[in-house]
Amino acid sequence: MRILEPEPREAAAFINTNRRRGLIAIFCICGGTYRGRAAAELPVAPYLVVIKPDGTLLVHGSEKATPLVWNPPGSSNMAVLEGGTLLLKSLRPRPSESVVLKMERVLEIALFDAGSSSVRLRGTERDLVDFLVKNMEVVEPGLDVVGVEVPTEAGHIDILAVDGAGEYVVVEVKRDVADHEAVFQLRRYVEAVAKARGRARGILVASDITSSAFHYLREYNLKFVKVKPGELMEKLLNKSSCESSSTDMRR
Amino acid sequence: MRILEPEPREAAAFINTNRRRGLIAIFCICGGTYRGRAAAELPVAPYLVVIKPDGTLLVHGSEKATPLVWNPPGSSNMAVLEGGTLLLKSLRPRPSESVVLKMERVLEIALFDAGSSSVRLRGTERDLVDFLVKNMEVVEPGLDVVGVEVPTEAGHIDILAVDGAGEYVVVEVKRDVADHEAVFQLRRYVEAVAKARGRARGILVASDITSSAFHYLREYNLKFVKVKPGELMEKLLNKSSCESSSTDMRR
DNA sequence: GGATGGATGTCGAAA
DNA sequence: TTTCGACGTCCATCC
Repeated sequence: MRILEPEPREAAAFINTNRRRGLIAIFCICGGTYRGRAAAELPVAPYLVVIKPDGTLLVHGSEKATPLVWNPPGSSNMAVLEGGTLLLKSLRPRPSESVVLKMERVLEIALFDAGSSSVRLRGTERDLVDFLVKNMEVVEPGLDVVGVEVPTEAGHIDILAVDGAGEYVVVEVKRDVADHEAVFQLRRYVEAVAKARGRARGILVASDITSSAFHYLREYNLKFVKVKPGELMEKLLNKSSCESSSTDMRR
Repeated sequence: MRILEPEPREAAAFINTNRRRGLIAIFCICGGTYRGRAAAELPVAPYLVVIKPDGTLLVHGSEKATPLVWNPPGSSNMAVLEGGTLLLKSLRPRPSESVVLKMERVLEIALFDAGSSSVRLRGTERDLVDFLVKNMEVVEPGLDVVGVEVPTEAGHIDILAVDGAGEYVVVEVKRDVADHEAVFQLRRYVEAVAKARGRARGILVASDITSSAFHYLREYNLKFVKVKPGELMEKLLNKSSCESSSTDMRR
């Protein structure tokens, strides 16, 4: 369902009738403002405006993946006429933020009954953690897993293990290049475990590491283990929809 | 310029001809895959596909602000026919990632000559830092600014100052709620300054602070200063396009 | 191109 | 609701 070059009144009615029914795409020339935690002015130019039934508002220009201005799901979007011109007002309740678009010209409004669907992402950090828990020898031989996502006062530990000598081993996992933030994170966890449970050391597992991260790693006497995420991806894609076999290696 | 219910061949020609000329919006029913650092399958359903002249590819469903799958600016997007069906292939060079969409049905393809424009955002952390540098008494009376965005081995310090006693004061600024990461960040900076320059202390400036962040703040003997970002916003919006007056308070 | 940190980040999970 | 951390984060900036 679409209208080409609609009159303001017609466009307003269309938007208000259908804003909860499907995805509305508006090709238009408009200016606008964003007010909220920050503030921005949108110069008058051609944009693609998208209104989703969940309240999402997106205003896209011809560049970048990120919208120029937007409001997230849960916002209230409404078309109003003001002195014959069409205004599109979007209000996000908390934090209170508004996007107001003033339409100079509407080229097309289209309604599209997009079904809701989601994608399942594979190869995330969580997948990597799950793999490592089942293959701890990749991290270091002789480790026994104590827990995954173990809460401490400093945050959640990806993997907590114990080595043959009974010392705690904190494993922090990054799916791509680990920077110094990751090292500081690991250092905090090791400190927290040492304080709460006893002697502990740390291992950073990642596909790579920045030079400054490596510098700090040595300074704090932490260990780095390099993993190829590509190999994990292959394993994940091959096994596809096969549930976890419980008859599994436990060391 | 638009085509309704185009034939695959027609759609492919349209896309390949215009993909660098303007913003292309495709209303379609398609399935797809993403392969790269991670992997995902897009189930066959209605989507809004956007191709931007800078190479950006977005596939939006009816929910959420984030696209279901995408490729960022700099990607190469191409339409190909394979056995009579239309494939849209997007290749991001580095890291190597691909999105492939298989069109079951194309309802509409529209080309929109969106001019490139950007928005200037006000009320960012940088704005807050600039304000504080000119009004250091808000942070603490008697501070002299040494530098802004001062590089250390631990990262960039938002504001480095000296107090009346000659002690260095590291100021870390957050535009909204500061969490414990911000506290750890500040702690690192203070340590780095203490090591490189001499005795130092730290002040965290934010609109609010989480309870655990406050806990660590006290543990590390750091100070918290609360600022109302709303007041800054008003000042920023009022002065509008007024350049910085150099006749200014230096204490 | 790598490194670093902000963002109206967004999003999901857990407490 | 708040807090917390990942994200295919994206993005500008600086080196």
